[in-house]
Amino acid sequence: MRIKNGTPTLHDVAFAANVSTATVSRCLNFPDKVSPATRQKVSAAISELGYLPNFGAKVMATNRTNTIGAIIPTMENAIFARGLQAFQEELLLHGFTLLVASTSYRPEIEQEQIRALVARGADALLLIGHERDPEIYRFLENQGVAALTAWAYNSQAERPSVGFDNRAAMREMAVKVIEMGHRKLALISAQRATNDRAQARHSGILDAMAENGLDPNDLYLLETTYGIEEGAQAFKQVMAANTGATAVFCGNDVLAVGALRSARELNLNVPKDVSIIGFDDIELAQVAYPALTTVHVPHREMGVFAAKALANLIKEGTALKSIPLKTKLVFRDTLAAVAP
Amino acid sequence: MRIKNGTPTLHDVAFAANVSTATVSRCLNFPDKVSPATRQKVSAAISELGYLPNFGAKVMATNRTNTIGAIIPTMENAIFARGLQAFQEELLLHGFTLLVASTSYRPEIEQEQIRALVARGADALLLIGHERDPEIYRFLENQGVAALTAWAYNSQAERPSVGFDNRAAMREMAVKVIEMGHRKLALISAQRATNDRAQARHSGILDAMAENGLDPNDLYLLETTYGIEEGAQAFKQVMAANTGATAVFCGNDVLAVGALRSARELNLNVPKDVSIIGFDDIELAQVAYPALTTVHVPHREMGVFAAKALANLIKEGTALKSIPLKTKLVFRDTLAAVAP
DNA sequence: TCGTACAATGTAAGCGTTTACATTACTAAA
DNA sequence: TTTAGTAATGTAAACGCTTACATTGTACGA
Repeated sequence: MRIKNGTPTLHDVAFAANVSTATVSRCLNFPDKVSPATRQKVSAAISELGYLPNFGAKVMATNRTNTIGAIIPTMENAIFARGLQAFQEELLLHGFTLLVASTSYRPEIEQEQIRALVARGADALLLIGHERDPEIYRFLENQGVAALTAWAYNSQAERPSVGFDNRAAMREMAVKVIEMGHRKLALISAQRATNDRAQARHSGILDAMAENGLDPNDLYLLETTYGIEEGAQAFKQVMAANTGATAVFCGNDVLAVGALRSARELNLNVPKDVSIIGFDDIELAQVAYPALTTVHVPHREMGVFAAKALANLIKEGTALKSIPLKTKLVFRDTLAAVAP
Repeated sequence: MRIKNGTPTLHDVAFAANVSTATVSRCLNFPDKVSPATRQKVSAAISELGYLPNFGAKVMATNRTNTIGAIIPTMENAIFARGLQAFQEELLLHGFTLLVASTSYRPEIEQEQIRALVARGADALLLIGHERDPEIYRFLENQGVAALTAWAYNSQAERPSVGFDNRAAMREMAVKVIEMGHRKLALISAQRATNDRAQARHSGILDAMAENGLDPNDLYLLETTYGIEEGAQAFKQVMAANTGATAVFCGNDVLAVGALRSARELNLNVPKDVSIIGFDDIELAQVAYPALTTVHVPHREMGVFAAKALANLIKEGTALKSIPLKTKLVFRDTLAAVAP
């Protein structure tokens, strides 16, 4: 058996080191199952030939790619970018590589992407939010691909997730706002139909109102899509509706920053004339002027925990379990007590 | 041959449809090489069994993963997140999946990651910036993995790239600034040693100064790492140095936003007392107050072009060629003519 | 000295596709 | 009717690894 032209294979290394392919394989995967002398010979042959294991063959033989897929709405949203970055870094520590797909917040696309990543051999998946067609969960189960949900935690959810309780977090903030004397509330929300986090945040405000003797029906609710511009438009609508709202909640910081801009354009003083509250605490929030009062979400932590859980699942078989993370209210300059 | 337990294989489908494995394979990959009747039988068998091609086997047989790797400093930086998002979307259109790795701006880690992604079967790679150990280029060549550079364009570079001329862009901005009467200039730069974009931007300012009768040695230069806080610190140092700088360039918007914050803390009026100029034009720039004057970089375009080029290379064998993209000066509120 | 246990290594059978080549079934021109 | 040409399908080798099992070598207690 001579070294053929083209990239060297395990056989070539074995031939060069004068051992069997099994030994070379063991050298690579279980170094201490091999005597130091052999190990040394094999290493020499490997670097001599510039051998690199063939990915496909390895996958075929082990039925594992050591690759984990993540499907997020979009990396352009800092909250996902940050979490994903942390996820990837932690994954790397465990020897896994990250496969990324995005959905632009469209559920049909998510389905497609889940199938695509499974077809691409993802050993496990990271998904955003709980809500999706049960069909797709069945598919994942059939394929033996585990999925972990992030950016949401729900004690009732039957699927494992790592995240925080959006509803409780928003409720906590709303309680504070109400305590500061605000009675007329508005919410600029993301699309609730396809986004269970948006739903939960909305419910959180409703909870706080009910608990504090306000009629939840009085919440002025406006739904819009993601973007600064969208937030700006929505804020103008809220003001035009003349509901007398003194505090405008926003489903996320991006919308809030847009709202802030509109307020400036309308010559409204924030927070004197109107308070604006964000959610997420991304960089934008501290850079905005006035700096945004918002709910801090542990995005990086979420990514790290998710990666750990998935890595342990695949390597040790440790079952996935839900991990609740804490949020924190961040009071900056866009929220004030309502004038007496 | 009976259907074994476990996930169905090509054989199982072939058996169920009463055709050969070759025909099933053709159905999947070259549908029009198969008669409609057979195609129909096979499709039925496939959905009946819930068959999904085995990724590893496919890779092994074709020696292609249809996966493209990208190695960026970090997704937390919006300029990369945005470009990567566009890259991924375009890749998807061409049937490729994205593998992501990050380096935290550390060259040693980049090397490691390049090897890791190649070992993970990436068909091609997207890299940031030109400068790296020639060794690694040799490695890529040996492995037959093409690499395209983005976020930088340099007509002299011998490697293909899609990006813009950092030097010319910064030069253009600096010329404007000088035309507005600024004579004392400062630059808060990213680390130039490991970042050829930072180097180029610095050179651009020097070019403009030389062309306009200013002594390039008079540029007050400060290097710092990436971050709002870092920019803020650096700005304070610049002011403390008492160089009389009336315009402070920043290597990127994030640093500029930090500088802006410091200016506010120092009770400096921007742009009356001092002008601040960013680079990149990320969301932060428009949200900052006052809104940041900066250089707009076509991040999304870059991602799209890069994906197209790589996809064409792999599918059609179209050679990679460099694509220069245009930047644009964006004048907002942090730059003003120097008071007479 | 023998036998046992264990460490080190080798042999070879998969893993599930793709695809070159072979075969068979048709079509249409002669 | 024959035949050449083409379309549809089948056969089986190859892809490069891992790993169960078999074999050989070595140390050590009896």
